[in-house]
Amino acid sequence: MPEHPLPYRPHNHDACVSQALADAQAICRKQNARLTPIRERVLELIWQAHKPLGAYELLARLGEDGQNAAPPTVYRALDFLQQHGLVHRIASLNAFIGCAHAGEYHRGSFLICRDCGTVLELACPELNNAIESAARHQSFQPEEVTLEIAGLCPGCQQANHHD
Amino acid sequence: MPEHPLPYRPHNHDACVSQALADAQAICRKQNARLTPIRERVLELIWQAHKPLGAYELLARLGEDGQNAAPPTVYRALDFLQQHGLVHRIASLNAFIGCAHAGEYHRGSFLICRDCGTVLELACPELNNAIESAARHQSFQPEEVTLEIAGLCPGCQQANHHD
DNA sequence: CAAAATTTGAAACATTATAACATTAGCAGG
DNA sequence: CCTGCTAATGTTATAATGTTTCAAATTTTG
Ligand SMILES: [Zn+2]
Ligand SMILES: [Zn+2]
Ligand SMILES: [Zn+2]
Ligand SMILES: [Zn+2]
Repeated sequence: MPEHPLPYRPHNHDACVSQALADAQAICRKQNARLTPIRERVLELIWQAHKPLGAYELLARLGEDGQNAAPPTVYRALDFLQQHGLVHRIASLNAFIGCAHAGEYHRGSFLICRDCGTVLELACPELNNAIESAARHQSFQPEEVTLEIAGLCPGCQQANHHD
Repeated sequence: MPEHPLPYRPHNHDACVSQALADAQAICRKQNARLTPIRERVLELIWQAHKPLGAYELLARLGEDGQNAAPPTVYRALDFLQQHGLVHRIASLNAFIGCAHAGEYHRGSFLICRDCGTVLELACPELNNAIESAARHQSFQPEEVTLEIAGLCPGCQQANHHD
């Protein structure tokens, strides 16, 4: 039986979220950044969803809190969280997801299941090196890498097996 | 003196565009697909720009033609062109660019200069293999890969040298 | 030619993101 | 405590990107 990475295994969401929030607080303290209630709440919502959330979905959930928030509120919080490496934007989905490697220097790559929507953040230095060296081989100086792989996660491969 | 790939070298745009259109016609004939005037014009506009164009930029240029086009016109043409491997959408830019390897089986990867906006489509099988194998190593079955590398092209590195 | 399928036109609408400016909260120095 | 400064949030409006829907025209097929 193969050992799947965390997002693909059943696990305690609440602990997962608490851990992410605790990490975020530590990181912000260290960086002298203010993890204000709104920012923290947005991060919490993102982690709770445990899959990419669009800005307007976030907005709606803030609304359920009683928060009377407008789009800029959410986008500003997301900017902050991205700036401090706490969330990533998935360009191919126009959505945001909690960073699984906050605090570490890394470039996020993502495995996105088209069926169940879960996303695994891949941290694969060899792959990043291969990408960078391919770029440099063209005399190109890479700065931002967007690598998003859509397909089927292990669970959904099995499920779709019986079609 | 390094030999740079075509998009980074001065070259004859018009020939470049004509060639792309001729190729497109051949490909569509072979696939029994109809490269209608609108579709061909959209492809031509994309190639003429020689950098990624947004859907609404295309719309505006069609307008200059006298075409009284609405958004669906452009999006439909773009869908067709993508379907037949004649253009790619760049997710990180919400823009479209002509495929430099039309007709060949390939997955596009892109080097996007943040300064001059030119895009080089990279066809690097080793890189694609590395990406796929990294995915499969997580038991993930990849289908669509979005790889977009933003940075500085050779020309703009030199230009920015003198800052 | 007539029926069927594909393509285009047109209007409305939906979603995602930003601009601009007013207001409030947190904080440092007097 | 008050003052003035900066960062953060509220508010309104608007821009940019993309889709749905249905009707009309065109092309293909029999
Ligand atoms: Zn990350
Ligand atoms: Zn899945
Ligand atoms: Zn291509
Ligand atoms: Zn450049």
